[in-house]
Amino acid sequence: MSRVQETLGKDQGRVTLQAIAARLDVSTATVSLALRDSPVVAETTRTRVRKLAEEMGYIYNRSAAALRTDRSQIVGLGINDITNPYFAELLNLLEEAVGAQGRSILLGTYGESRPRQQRVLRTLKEYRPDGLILCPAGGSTADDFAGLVPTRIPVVFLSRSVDGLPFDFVGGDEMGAMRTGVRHLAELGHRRIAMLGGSDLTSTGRERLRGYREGLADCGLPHDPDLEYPGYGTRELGVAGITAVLERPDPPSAAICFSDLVAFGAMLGLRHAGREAGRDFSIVGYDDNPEAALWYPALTTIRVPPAEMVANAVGLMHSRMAEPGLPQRRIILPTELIVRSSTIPA
Amino acid sequence: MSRVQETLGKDQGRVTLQAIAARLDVSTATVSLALRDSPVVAETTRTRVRKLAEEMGYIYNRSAAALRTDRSQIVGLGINDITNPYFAELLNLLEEAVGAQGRSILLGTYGESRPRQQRVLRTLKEYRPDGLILCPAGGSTADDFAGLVPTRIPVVFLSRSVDGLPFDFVGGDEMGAMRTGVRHLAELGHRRIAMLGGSDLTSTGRERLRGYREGLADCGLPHDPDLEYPGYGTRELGVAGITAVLERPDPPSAAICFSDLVAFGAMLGLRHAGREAGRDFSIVGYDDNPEAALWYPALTTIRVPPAEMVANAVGLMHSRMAEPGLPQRRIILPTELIVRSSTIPA
DNA sequence: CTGAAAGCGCTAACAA
DNA sequence: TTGTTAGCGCTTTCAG
Repeated sequence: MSRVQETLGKDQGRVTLQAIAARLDVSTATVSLALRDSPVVAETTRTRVRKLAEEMGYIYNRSAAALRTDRSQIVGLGINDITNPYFAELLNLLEEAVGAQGRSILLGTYGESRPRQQRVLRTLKEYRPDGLILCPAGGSTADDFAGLVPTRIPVVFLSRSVDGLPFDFVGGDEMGAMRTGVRHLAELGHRRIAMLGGSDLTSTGRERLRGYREGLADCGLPHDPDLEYPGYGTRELGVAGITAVLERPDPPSAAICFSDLVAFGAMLGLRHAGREAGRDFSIVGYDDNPEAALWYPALTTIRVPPAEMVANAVGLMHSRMAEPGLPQRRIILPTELIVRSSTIPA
Repeated sequence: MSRVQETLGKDQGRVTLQAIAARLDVSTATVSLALRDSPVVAETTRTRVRKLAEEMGYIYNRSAAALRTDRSQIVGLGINDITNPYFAELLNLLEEAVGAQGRSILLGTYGESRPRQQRVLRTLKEYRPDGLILCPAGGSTADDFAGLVPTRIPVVFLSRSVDGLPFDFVGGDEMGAMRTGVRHLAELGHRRIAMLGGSDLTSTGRERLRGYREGLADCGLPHDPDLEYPGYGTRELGVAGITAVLERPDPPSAAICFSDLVAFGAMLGLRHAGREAGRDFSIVGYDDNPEAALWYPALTTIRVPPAEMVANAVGLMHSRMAEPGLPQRRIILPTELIVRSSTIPA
């Protein structure tokens, strides 16, 4: 028998500021101020108000407040796939960071579908979010986001970006990362290094692919298009990709992957072919999934610190809320190669 | 140069129903009706309205609508940990299911912290969600959720539940699952079977633990508390748990785990001890993570179909929105043992 | 320190 | 088929 249930039992009219004000014989303004701890209201009334509000089971109505103040305390998050552990981790951190500001995350997902992304964006806008954090779907164009510009909602692209838009961005140093990944493999003596995954349709795909090629050039290794197996970063692509490149006339002895997911797929594909990463083949991943350290063999991979990604994204959003006129900012975080057991000398 | 930008360039007053109505010399009511495709408004005016709204870059204001209609089109989701791939998958499916109803997910996470859960619940309530889907934090009591009852918001517990509340529930047949898991192991000849994970603080933990014990009894196996290593279902617990039970005087030859995450940890711990699941030890997981099939050895596990979990949860919520007076419902979904390579004869 | 009153943008009667 | 009007619950001047 909860206290709340008793007091609200009769359901006699909802509990609003009005209701509290009436019972206390004060104005709604006073109640509003008191509940928000305004210093202008007397200590005694404040406590009286808070007490009665509690007793009556008052619940603040954010829709009403949002309508009045033009602040929804909502951060819209548009993301392609939270099923990917790396994005799940970002979402988790974002939820915490945003929660610490007293805001909540309104979520929209769309895979790599631009039409779905359009629908998500439209819906998110309708809630008048205080800010928007977006990881655009593959193939997105500036036009897809142009509608966001006049809304003056602070937008930050996270991880992936789209050119030609005035939004802030935080991501990793993709090219640098791939170059050090390739160098690591080259230093182990590998000359034929495949690249699995990396779609032309995302900024990360393009940059990692480019970093791969530059990495080869850095090390004086020739670029063989036959060793590239591009596409979105899924496990399935990893399996298909490793299978394909192993069938080339002059197969590789190592592969660098667009993501850990691809790498996991590749390691599985190797096994199907009677090979084993860390024994007779080398694999480098990207993201440093929680699973990466636990796989067998433990995956050598590239880490973009998720906590810093999120802290920066929220920081950019926050500062732009305060100062909309800020110039566009792009934060590129350094990455780190984590060498484990999936890479070995050629 | 987007069309939107031109029309809104001057930022001369926001685009509201009012603004559209004024320009068209009709009433706001007509515009509102037209935009919502009401059959009552003339075809011609409807198209005129829609066209102008589009041109002016009108964005529907859900806060205003919510205030007026008492429907927010928001589904609040309170979940402990989306970093767990199983919950990430649920969240992903939920987002889609809820999106198909024209609603959006407002997310709150709290780990296993009841205070954080309280804060999340309070915030979610303030947005006046049309429904709430909750996976309660460990150790939650009925009192923690009592405040939800008088709000009349349709609530459904997903996966985990808390006794003594009138909310709907959908989960898996935990006890049945564990019993068939234990039987599978027993049929392979295992007599000493450990149980790793399963906290007393969650309904799933209690039921899986109970299912484990009943499974032992089913097979005429003695119950040895020394072979239980309870706790929340993390990888770390898996490592610690397997290490602990292997040091028992009469160590087990198999373990059944609270979750795949625990199983992954256990398999890793085995390796540290110079053993290997699927070779000289047997491991059964729970959840059927995407990784489970890909691990080496592929993990024998118990699957609760996530798509059905979600479809049922959304269905329960939906029906209760339409008919609040419905009796409490509990849907228990059958589970499936998926035998792969981590379990072998004793 | 508190009250009165206006209004955020929308929808739902009801009237015309 | 369209317009008028009131009001959802809150915050914010401005007076007192």
